[in-house]
Formats: sequence, structure tokens, C-alpha cells
Amino acid sequence: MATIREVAKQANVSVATVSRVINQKGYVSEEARTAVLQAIEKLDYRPNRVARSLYQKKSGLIGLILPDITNPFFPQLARAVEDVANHHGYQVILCNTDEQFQKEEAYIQALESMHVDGLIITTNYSDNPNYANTDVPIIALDRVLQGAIPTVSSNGYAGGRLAAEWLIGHGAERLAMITGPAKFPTIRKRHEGFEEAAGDRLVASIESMFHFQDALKAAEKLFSQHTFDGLFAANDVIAAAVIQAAKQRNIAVPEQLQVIGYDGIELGEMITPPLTTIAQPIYQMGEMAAKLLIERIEGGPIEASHHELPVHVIERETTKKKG
Amino acid sequence: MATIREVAKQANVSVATVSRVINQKGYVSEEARTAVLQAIEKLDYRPNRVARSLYQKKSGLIGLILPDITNPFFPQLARAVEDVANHHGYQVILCNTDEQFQKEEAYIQALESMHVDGLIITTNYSDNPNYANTDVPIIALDRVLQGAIPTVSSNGYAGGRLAAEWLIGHGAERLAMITGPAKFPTIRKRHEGFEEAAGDRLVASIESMFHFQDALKAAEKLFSQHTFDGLFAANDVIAAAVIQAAKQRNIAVPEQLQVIGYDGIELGEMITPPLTTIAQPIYQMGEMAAKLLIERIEGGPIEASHHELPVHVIERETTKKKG
DNA sequence: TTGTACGCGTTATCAC
DNA sequence: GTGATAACGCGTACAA
Repeated sequence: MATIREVAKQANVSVATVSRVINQKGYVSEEARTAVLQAIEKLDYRPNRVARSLYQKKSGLIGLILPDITNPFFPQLARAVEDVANHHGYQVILCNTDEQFQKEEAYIQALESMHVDGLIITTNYSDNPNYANTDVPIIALDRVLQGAIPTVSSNGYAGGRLAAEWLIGHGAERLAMITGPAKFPTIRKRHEGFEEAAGDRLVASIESMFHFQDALKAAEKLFSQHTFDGLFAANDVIAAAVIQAAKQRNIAVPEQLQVIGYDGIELGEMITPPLTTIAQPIYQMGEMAAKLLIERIEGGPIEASHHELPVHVIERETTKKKG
Repeated sequence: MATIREVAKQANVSVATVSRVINQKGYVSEEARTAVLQAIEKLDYRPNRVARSLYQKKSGLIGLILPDITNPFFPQLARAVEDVANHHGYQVILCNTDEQFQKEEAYIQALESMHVDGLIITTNYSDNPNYANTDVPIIALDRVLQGAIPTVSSNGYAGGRLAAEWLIGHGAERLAMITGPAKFPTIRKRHEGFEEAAGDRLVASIESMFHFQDALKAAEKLFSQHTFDGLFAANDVIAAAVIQAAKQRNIAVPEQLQVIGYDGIELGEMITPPLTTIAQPIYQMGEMAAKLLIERIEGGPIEASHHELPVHVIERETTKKKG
């Protein structure tokens, strides 16, 4: 790969002039400009971003830290981040942490030492001191971090309420809930909303991990111990497990049991019957996080804003039709 | 962030000495070493990877180019790549191309100019001249590129055959197939294998895009025009659509219609009934690609090897039990 | 065993 | 308008 020096020599000018035409800064005669442009063309020269980074202390890199891209919630998020990053000339580095503090630590260190311009973080180690101390711009996504870190999330409490109201509004009288791990604050919000709106109608509740097989077991246990005609699952994967377990027991969905999920991932439309769910605006959340981040990187104000996006029901076929 | 110079001053040695202890090269007295180590500790010094990259012409970055992380086939692949990259001290840059030549081009350029150490590519632009010319190590994944580019894929032809044999072996007599877009060579292999093993039994075939809604339409069309008792879908998403369409028409799976998918993504176990499918070793494919790449980056031989991994049936409930 | 000085490729500041 | 040249932070001959 040619260097700026070679281009300068080829065009019979100095490197300074070449730099000027590349960056469109300062004066440069028409004559010199075309000579440089030709030389660039001829040598297929492209500026070395590493060298540029060194001088400018900007790498054009954004770190995207998330638990596991394999969890169907995250690909859409990642895609959104990548889209807007790319659109602004940034590249994104994918980091899976498996919710492990250690991995997260290691990544932060590595990313800092390569001078990433910003970080988008989906984590539950809200107490990670690194986040408060570091001077690289950070946006928290789907989780609320402490300190002055801007956050984008969706309204989980409202979502939980909405789920309960939907079920009740469609005739369910005995409500059950499969919760996710209680250690996740965003998940707890959903539960709280659901519980409060369900009131006395809530007759059963059980906790499950997010993996499908765990959820299947939880669902079977729930079915064996309680009877109910409406169920809220902490996310769509769990809801899918519920539907499978119901089928197994010959419980008709939605005739005998109405099910409502959470997240709005594509899985919901692919299962049979298609899942009614509380949809988060996943793509928009990623989009907004990335936009906010880039704004800050490029000199925006350092304010700890809190962006909470609305959720909405996607009605499909695991809840009854009205009227 | 502290620089090597500050560490040197703090430890009362020269930058060369500091560099020596960091990189464990050359002689350095025990005394000096501990002084340096203390200074590093005190200043929380970490080498600037950008500067290091500039000098060494190695960035520690790997570009992962794929169509769309949102397609459920790719997260596992990406995860595998990221895992082994990380394990070897590399970071991976996520690039979605939407199968668009332009985006792909733009990414290659950007990645080259930031001096990525290697590329893992999942694409169909096998004629992209950039791949042949560039001097950064490349591995092609799930697609076969022309030129001397090592490839890792799985045996699609055998997979197609296997699907047909499985269906026939379980009593299906009239076979149908929903193919993916014919422009993808890896997909065509599956079809060929299926067609050849199906022989006269193949009574219907229709092409579909990979998106669920497209597949639904294709399935409906197929149902309206033909009768069959065994169906092979080009991938698991399409299979899920078939199952939903069958349910709609009150066709019982697997009693009246047996369905077999392809890929082995998690979706298969989440739908009802759970999907029998031809599984590719997705994670291992990503793993192997990353290992091969890093081997080459770190000085391995430049050979255009072809690694074709075996596929296998995952039996679930959309095909009949034997006997 | 240690330190000086240069180069990696770029940008920005000055003189001219 | 243009061209030397000094940074940016690091690694390494080579001299000491």
C-alpha cells in the first residue's frame, strides 16, 4: 500500500500538499490538486487509518458490549448499531461477555488500549467502576447504569401492565407469570407492572432462565401445579416454551390458555400459533443508542439523559379475538 | 492515559528499558524490571495499541463480513469467530453487507485501510476481484470463493441426500421441496442432493426467499397446487413457515405431512411440533474458520485448503418415528 | 545491561 | 500557495 510520501513524490509536491487535498483543508492550487489526485488514483493510495488514529487520537471504532449475540434479542440491536455506525464512518467491534464480569473487564481494557471512540453497553454490572472513571463516551442500552451515563431502554413497567390488561381485557381470569432471573432490573420492571395490573387475578408465578430448555421445564412445572387461563412470559423464547408445553398437555392456545410474550423478536411470528407479544422497539433502541453515542463522540454535550421508548402490543393468535 | 515515556521517567530508566520489560525482550536487570513494573502499576499504564499497530503493521483486528447478523444462521457463526479471536487476543469487527456488492466493497476498503490482520467472509460475490488481489489473509465461510482462498463449509450435497433418504425411510412417498434462491451455490447443492436421492418421488418444487413471510406465501402456493406427504425446506425458517401453513390448512404434521428443515438453528426446537432437521455444525464452522485464519495470520502456510464438515440429522417431531 | 535516536504514516504549525 | 518539520506513542538498531 502506497504512503502519502510516495504520492507526494509522484505528484512532485510535498506531503503537506497531499494532506491538504485529502482533507480539503487550506489552500491548494488547482494545478497541484489535480496532480495529487492523479497520483492518488495511479498509486491506489488510501490513507492509513492507524497513523491517522495515532495523531488524532480517534480510531473510528465503537465497542458493542453485549451478553451473547446468540440470544435472539441482540442481533437486531447489533444490526441497528452497526447500521448507524457505518453510516457515520465508524466500525463496530463485537464483544460477547456472557454476563461475566471478567470478560467485560478484559474487553473494556482491550478496547480502551485500542482507543475506541465510544462504547455501547448492555450489561448488568451497573456497579462496574470502570464505567464511571473512563473518559470514553458510553451509552447504556436496555440496562440502567449508575453514574452520569446516558441510557436508552423501553418502558418495561408499562409493558408489564399492558400484558396484564390485555389478558384481562380478553377474558382471562386466572393469570400466571413466568419471570426471568430476578437479578435483571429491566426484567423486574416487567414483572412489577404485570403484578400490579393483575392484582388478585395473579394465581401463580415461577422463575426461569432464558434458555429454551430451562423455560420448558419451568412451564411444565407450572402446568403441573396450577390452573390458569392467561399467562405472561418474561420474553418470547419463554413464551414459545409455554406453547410447546401446553400442546404437550393438550391445552388449546388460545381457547383454554391465552399467552402473551415480551420483546417482539421474529421468533414470535414463526411459531404456531403466532405469538401475541409486547414488542420493544428493538431496532430503534439500537439506532438511538448509536446516534446518541456518535453525537457525544463528535462533541455533543455530556448530559446523562434517560431515553425510555414506548412498547406496544403485537396481536397475533395466542390471545383471543375480541367480540 | 500514561505513555511509555512517563513510565520511564517515573522509573528512572529509558523508554527502551520499559519497552523491554513489557515485551520481555532483551536483557534487563532485576532492579530495573521491578522499578518499571511499579511505575506501570502506579500510573495504570497500558501500551497504546494504535501506536504499536503503526510500528508493527498489525492491528489485532479481524473483519467478519456476513450478509445480515439478523438472519438466525449467523449469530452462532459470529459467536464462534469472536470466541476464538478473543482467545487469541484479536477483536472482531462486524460487517453486514446485505449481500450488496457496494457495501461489501466499501467494507473491504475501510478494513484494509485500518490494517485488519485478516478477513472472514460469507458472501456470494465470489468474483469480487478484491479478494484475489488483496494481501490480507482471507478465509471464506459457508461459501466457496474462487482463487486460492481457503474455505470452510459443510457438505450440502450429502445433506440434501440425507433429507430425501430420511423422508423416504420414514414412509413418505410424494416429496416436495421449497428451495432457496437459486443464486446461492451452497443452497443449490442441497437441492441437487435432495433431487437426486428423491428421484421420481419428487412431485413439486418451488422457490422462496429466506424471509419468513415470503416462505409462508410459497408454502401456501405449494399446498394449493400439489399434494405430497413429505417436504424438504431449504432452511429451518422456511420449514417453520411450512408448518404454520400446514396448520392453517388442517394438515397434521407429521401424520399427514412430514417436514424436514436445514441448518439446525435453535428455532427448530422452539416451534411446535419441534422440527426434524439436517444440522450443519455451525459453531464448529465458525471456530475452524477463525482458527485457520489466525494460523495464517501468524505465519502459517498459504494453502488453499478446502474444509468440508459433515452434517447430521437431528430427529425431532416433524417426521414420523420408525417402526 | 542501558540509553539515544530513528522510523512507522499522518496531520498541523509555521515559515517562506 | 507551498514545503519543512515536529508531533502522536511505540519498538528496536546501534552505540555506549
